[in-house]
Amino acid sequence: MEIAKTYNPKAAEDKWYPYWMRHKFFKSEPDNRKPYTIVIPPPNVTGVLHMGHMLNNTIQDVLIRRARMLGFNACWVPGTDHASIATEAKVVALLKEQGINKKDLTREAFLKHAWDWKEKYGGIILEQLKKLGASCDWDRTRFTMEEDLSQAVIDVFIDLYNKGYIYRGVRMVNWDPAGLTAVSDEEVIYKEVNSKLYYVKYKIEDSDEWITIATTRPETILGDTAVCVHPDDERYKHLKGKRAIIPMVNRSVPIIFDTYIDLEFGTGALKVTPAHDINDYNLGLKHNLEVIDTIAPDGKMSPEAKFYVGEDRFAVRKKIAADLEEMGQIVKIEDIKNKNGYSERTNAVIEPKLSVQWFLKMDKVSKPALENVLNENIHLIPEKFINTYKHWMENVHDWCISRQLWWGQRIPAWYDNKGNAVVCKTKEEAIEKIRGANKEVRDEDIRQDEDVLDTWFSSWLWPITVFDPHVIKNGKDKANKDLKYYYPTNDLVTAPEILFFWVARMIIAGYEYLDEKPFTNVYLTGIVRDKQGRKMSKSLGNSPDPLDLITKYGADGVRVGMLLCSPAGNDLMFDESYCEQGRNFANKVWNAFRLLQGFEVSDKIGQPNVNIKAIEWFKNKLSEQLYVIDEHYSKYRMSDALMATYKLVWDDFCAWYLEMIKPEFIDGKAQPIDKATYDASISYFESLLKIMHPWMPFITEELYHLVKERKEKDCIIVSNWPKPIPKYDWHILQVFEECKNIITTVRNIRQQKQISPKTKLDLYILTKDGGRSFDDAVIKLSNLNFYKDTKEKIEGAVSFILKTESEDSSIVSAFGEFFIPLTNNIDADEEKERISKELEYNKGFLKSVQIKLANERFVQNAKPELVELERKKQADAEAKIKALEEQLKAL
RNA sequence: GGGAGUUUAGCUCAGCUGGUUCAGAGCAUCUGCCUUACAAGCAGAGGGUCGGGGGUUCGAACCCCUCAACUCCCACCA
Repeated sequence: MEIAKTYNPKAAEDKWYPYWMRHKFFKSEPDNRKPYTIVIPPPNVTGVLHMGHMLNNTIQDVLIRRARMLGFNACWVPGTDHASIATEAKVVALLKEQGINKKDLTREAFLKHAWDWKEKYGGIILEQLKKLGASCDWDRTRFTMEEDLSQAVIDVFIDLYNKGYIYRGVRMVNWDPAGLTAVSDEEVIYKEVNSKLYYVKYKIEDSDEWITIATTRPETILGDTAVCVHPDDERYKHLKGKRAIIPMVNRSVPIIFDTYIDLEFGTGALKVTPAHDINDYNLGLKHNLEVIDTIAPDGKMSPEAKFYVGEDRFAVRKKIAADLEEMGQIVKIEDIKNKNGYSERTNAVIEPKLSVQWFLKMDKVSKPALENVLNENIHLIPEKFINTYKHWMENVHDWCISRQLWWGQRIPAWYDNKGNAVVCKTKEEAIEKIRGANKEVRDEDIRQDEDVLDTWFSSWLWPITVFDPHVIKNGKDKANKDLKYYYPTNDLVTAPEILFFWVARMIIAGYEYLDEKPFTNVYLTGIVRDKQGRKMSKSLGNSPDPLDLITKYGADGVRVGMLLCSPAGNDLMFDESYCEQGRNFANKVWNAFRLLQGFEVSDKIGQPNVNIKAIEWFKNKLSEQLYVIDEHYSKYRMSDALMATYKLVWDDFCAWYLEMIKPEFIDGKAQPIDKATYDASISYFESLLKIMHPWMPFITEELYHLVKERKEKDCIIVSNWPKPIPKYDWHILQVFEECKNIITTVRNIRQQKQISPKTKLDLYILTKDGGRSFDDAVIKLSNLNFYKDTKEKIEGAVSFILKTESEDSSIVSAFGEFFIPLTNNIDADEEKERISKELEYNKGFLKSVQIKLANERFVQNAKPELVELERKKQADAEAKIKALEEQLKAL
């Protein structure tokens, strides 16, 4: 069979993903096995795959594939989030391109456009996940705005309202005067700008005195309802109880005292405009100030302002400054740098604005969510996030859950024309309820709240509603089979940015509605950055397209590349070269297979098996590493688990094992390999494929089928994870390490002396007693057969001769002294130098040990085993030094 | 401003309760090899006062103090 020299990922990817789907290997239904469940953090429907998704979902797929192989009923639930703000913004922008303005559309017409758009593009990201190899149970795909899931959101709202947790209140929001909507804090971008600080003097009422305030926003003077100073400020103590006069409008306002004031800033006196600044608003609440809203939603001065009505706030800033200057009330104007909030969507300067919003009280519901993280009922990985989590949960603010948008679950609150409000599911119910208070009310006077709920108010139910959307309504005792079986889920893999927005809230909802955590482990990935440490983002243009990477390096290569550079819990500095490494690894595995399949197998009975120790060694090595890898997985140390796998395959299997068992060439012809060796090798290779499978699903499936004929459903994806032998032989591994050292030293000598690998070399062993110590020490090697294996297969040409005197290039190992006579090629000086170096090292080592042992306090305080170990080290070092000194003398 | 974290080889990171010479790995680099699985490869080698300073200890990359640089989260200064 002719097999390509390099692995072609595309062919395997196109072949196996549909194959797995066809055989329903991703499918999960409750059964009597133990479940292992992951619910995907739903990407935005509007989204396209970016590097963050890539990282996230690769980790999830690795976990789920391994769990599947460990025999769990593995279930990975996929889906998408309606992402109200992001999606609505996208649809609005799209309509704008078509010349349609959202303002001209009815709610229904807009939603029709939005749904059309979702149907058209909403599936893209899920298709992209398939390219990555994500083994989700696609039959379970959910969308947060599906009818069922939306109903659950409404049920929760009503329930929490009835419990008294949800209330309506006034709050200052980030108002986008261009978009004419409130935007969330996350959508405000703060930028440093050069602006001016205006010093304006206000007259003190009934006196000739003035007080000077400093402001960057003189246009808000018209809405001032107080002047505030610090209670300890000597400059203003005498103003207690006095009032100040606001210029132009000539309003008399109180002078208030509050420690909020920064004595150092400006003049230490602040004008207070509760309607247009969040801090001023808070001061207003505290001191019971009047609120005068002087800026209209479109950013122009409102009639309340009395002056400049209908003019834009920024034009007014200049005008009022000029007018005040003329009135002699400007003291000075300074240049200043400060931060301005801009709308992410329209780039308009955000105007803080008061509005009525719905809130969820967080104090009570957040209690169990905090407790169960602190008592480690839920693990945050890495643990450092526990502190952050605790800090947030202890200082949690009430959650503003309403949004002035159309795309999302509409708030089930109803109002009549007299200001009565009820919360219930349908208009009919609302009419009935309101009639109780207002008999006269006509149906058409009853209107539903225009706002929708925050996206997180639906996604906090995600781990529940993907399994049973009706459980909110039915109650947890009537949970369906799926929810009972899969909930709580095992792992959640997500980005740390949304620890509060989402993770904390899912935990809250879990305890509130099911009295149970939604997941046991939360693996918080790092943020994908570029080499310069910048966050990868579309706007910076520094993010490679993951699909391009897949085309270039293969899905397996990219998966390996991503995880090679992802330390647990830290950000990762991504670079394409990691994908290259991943691709190279896949190719290495491919070629290992090419070697194996090229063997001619001899089934001659009784053929001497020269590889018995190599086989024995790898069996133990494999077991040892299975334990190591398992340990890494259990701690969610993904890159460590991957690196251990990588080294096991590349170094131990390819570089050592395969080289040892590879048949010799005689007369330009490869000799056949004995069946025992062949069978063992194939079986090891299969085990390795399995261990690699979670990381590299495609190539491993491909090779699993190439290495042996298989039945249709015998696939690696559903195969069993290899089991280590119960107790691997540590001694064998040690002995082999020693052999490696000897061999490496021989290679080193070849390199230094420019001796071709083809040149035969003799390896002598030094004995002082005509061979007895040879038996004792070195025979160990040949007894174990390692020596034979390694010398013939790796060095090709080392013979094994007894000598009583050391000469030429020497090797000291735990098994004795070896040397290679280089009669034609002696460079005594070089050799002396080499041995001297080693001697020096060993002397230094001995000295450090001796110092330690000479220290009485060490001998007294350290653990006895440790002291014993030091003594042994001393003895070993002394022996080694003696041997080296003798070698040196001989030269 | 409040909180968390990071700083170890050219790069990306390990280093678990202080104790093997503990200073590691992978990549990159350098040298020699197109050796019939693989040049996306093989073999060998060279790289580091563990951010600076101080302390605790018989012993510190690890614990404490301090300084510096960077990152993230929360709140945002008129």
